[in-house]
Amino acid sequence: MTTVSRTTDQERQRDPERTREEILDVALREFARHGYSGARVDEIAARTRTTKRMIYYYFTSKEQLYIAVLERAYSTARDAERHLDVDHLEPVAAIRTLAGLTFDHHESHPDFISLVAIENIHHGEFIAKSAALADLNTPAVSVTARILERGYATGAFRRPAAALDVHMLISAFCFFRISNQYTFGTIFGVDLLDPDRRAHYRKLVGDMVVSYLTTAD
Amino acid sequence: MTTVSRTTDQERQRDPERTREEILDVALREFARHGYSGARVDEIAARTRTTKRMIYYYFTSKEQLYIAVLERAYSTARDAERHLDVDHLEPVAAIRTLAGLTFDHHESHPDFISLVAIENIHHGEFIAKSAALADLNTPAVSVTARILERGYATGAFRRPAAALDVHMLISAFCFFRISNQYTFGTIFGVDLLDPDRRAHYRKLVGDMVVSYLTTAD
Amino acid sequence: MTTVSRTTDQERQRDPERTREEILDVALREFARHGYSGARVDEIAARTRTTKRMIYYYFTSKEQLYIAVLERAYSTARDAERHLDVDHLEPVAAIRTLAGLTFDHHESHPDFISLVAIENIHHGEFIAKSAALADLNTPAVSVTARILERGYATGAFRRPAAALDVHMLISAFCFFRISNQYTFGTIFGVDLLDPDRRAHYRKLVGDMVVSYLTTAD
Amino acid sequence: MTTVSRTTDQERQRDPERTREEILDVALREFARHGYSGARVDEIAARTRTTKRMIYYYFTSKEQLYIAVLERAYSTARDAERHLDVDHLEPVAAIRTLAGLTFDHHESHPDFISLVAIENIHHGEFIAKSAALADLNTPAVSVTARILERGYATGAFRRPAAALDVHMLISAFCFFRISNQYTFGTIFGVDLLDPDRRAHYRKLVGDMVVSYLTTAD
DNA sequence: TATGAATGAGCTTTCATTCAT
DNA sequence: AATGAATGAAAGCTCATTCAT
Repeated sequence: MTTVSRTTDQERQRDPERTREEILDVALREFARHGYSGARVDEIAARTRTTKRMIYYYFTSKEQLYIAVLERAYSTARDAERHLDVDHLEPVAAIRTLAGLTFDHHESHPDFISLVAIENIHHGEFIAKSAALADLNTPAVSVTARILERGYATGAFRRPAAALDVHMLISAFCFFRISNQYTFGTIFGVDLLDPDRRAHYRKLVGDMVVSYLTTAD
Repeated sequence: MTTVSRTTDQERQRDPERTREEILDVALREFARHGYSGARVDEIAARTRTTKRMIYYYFTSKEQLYIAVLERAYSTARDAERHLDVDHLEPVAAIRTLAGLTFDHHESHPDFISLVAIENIHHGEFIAKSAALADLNTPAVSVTARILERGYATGAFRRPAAALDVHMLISAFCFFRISNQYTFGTIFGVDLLDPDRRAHYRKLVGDMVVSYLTTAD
Repeated sequence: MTTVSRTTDQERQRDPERTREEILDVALREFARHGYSGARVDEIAARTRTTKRMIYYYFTSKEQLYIAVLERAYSTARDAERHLDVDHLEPVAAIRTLAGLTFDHHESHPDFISLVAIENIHHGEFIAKSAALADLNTPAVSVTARILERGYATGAFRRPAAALDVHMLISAFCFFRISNQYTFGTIFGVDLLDPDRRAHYRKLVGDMVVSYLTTAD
Repeated sequence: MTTVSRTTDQERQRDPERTREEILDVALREFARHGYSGARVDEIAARTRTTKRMIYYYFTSKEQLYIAVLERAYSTARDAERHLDVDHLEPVAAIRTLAGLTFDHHESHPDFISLVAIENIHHGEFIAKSAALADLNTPAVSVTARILERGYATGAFRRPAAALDVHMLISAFCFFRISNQYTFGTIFGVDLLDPDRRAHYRKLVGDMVVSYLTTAD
């Protein structure tokens, strides 16, 4: 992928961890693009410097590979959320910032969005099989909870709300903008990913959550 | 098979329209459950009173069948929106009612939601191939536009907003609640479809859009 | 196989029953020669005028094919036993004739012998899965029973014996001569199938069972 | 693994002979249970304290391993026969005792029986490749020969018979009872290994051979 | 309009074996 | 003497599709 890579095939072949990662990268792409059934192990192998046989050597089956992809994707997302730091901002700015960062994160990870959509098509059967993903939770909800607490204390927020609901309000919008961009674009003739309107949508989600919280019930 | 059926196999066989519909019903279910690639023509046939050969006879290919399913699903959704009538309500009540009806519609059509998610995973390539679905638009947006107009006129709404953005705000939440119920449920241990919390979420989407529109920028 | 076959490929292709039979013939050969795991579906297909795909079309899986082979082989054996007619012979001649015919039948069906051996290696797991083969029994035992009855009545037989034990005595020898011919031949340097010694072994099994029955306990 | 084991893994690793034996033990089991092709090198390795790589290190290939298993099994059987001592018994008792011991030996070594059956399915191709197994003969035949000699001398036996034929008569029955227990059990609904009928079958083979030899031709 | 039989192409997975130290 | 990592070749099986009437 990168032309500056200084790793030869020989070296990489002896670096299992690197090989695993490469396979996961490519597999994420494939699953995201074609769905679970539509993804081809052959195709994943072809886009890797390894062989199909190696994929089975490392991951045992297509299903296990998919689960590994899912686990890593969720783990990456959670890691990103761990670095959220909005405690120094006043509540309204904090929640707006959180919404903005969530917005950014979704835009930067369209394959993850697809993967989550795929997993839901399959009624979450694979996520349920993964011990690593059981009740994973998400730092973002705690961050939200802390912001809410401060907001109610200062009187900045007037509508009582559960952190998970606020999280959902933000996520739904950010997720939908990416996940449904193609049908929405075709039906309404609008490009939700248009860079020129990016700021507009980013502001929209912030306005939405702020107005929701600041309005009395 | 059932003796109470008023339509015998013989009769149905001579009713092409009915056969088509039956195939589409089953196909919708199958595509929604397993994705485009995951759906099996054999399985669809097995769940129908017709044969696999008939599916090809009527729809030519799996892809055409999928597109037909998509077209009918969107067409059904649009028909439902045509019956929206909130012009007699004052703006705030109208937009809240619209949000509520949208909420209801999504809950009643989970297979349609899945289908849309699937179509997006495939980057809308099939919807793009369908003449019938090009720039289909949707009555709901016009309804929204009329509500907004009235709201700004009466001063009920203070935040200037595009009808399509408001539509998106509502849709994103309603869609997400259904589409992401499995992953959200697993990750956060919450059942978004819990009947006991249905009213809560229905109110949430109404509050959200109302507070957004009634708050000044 | 036969050069006199007047059936063209075209005709046979439209004769499912014939195709099934041809597959079963070849499959019997393959399983008998290589064992269950060693048999190759590809190889069976290659020796047939059909394709591998057709084998799966007719038999669903390698296991089902194997079971079908097993069922037909046992069914054939049972049919042969149905034609046993020794009721007109006096008991001693009758039991000797039965032994001789059993001897002949084993010699004529070495693939069936192998198949039974294979099935036992697998602890009879496939025969157990076949409804058609459950408690199949075998006409030969009834024939034996009738001979014994007459023999005790006339006083020709003096040793009380169960028909199934006598059947086993005969079968064991006839089966072993075929099933163990290779190891026996290698270890003892003797060819159990040598045509020149055929009569000797045929007499041996008759003498064995007659002397057993005519000797008092 | 077990602390009570007097041989630690370390020690065993330095005891090549012991490792070889362990592999052979497990391999015998696996080949006997699944046939030559059905046995898995991976599975054999897994049931051993060594690795798959070691199996290849010691035995070069699956085929060589199988042959080694075969050689050891035959060698063990021959050793057992070497301890047969019936010279002190009068001929009739001696042959009956020999039949009984043969019966016991077969019952105690079902895996060996399976192995021989497997080898015959493969037309003895592996036994033929083994120098160690060429014309191995078997002490049991010499023992039989000596008994027969004494029997004819004393007049106890009246039917002239070759020692190898008598050996075959005994072996066939004892072998069949073990080798065909599953199919025989399923077809006739009888358990040939039922402990309650063990004495019955043990007597049967003795009666059979004694009556055969004591009856005049 | 309707259909039972057939199938090419390609899918996931397995297995004995070897590489490289 | 010993070994963890890797793998080519092929196996069993599936799937959308078409043949032939």
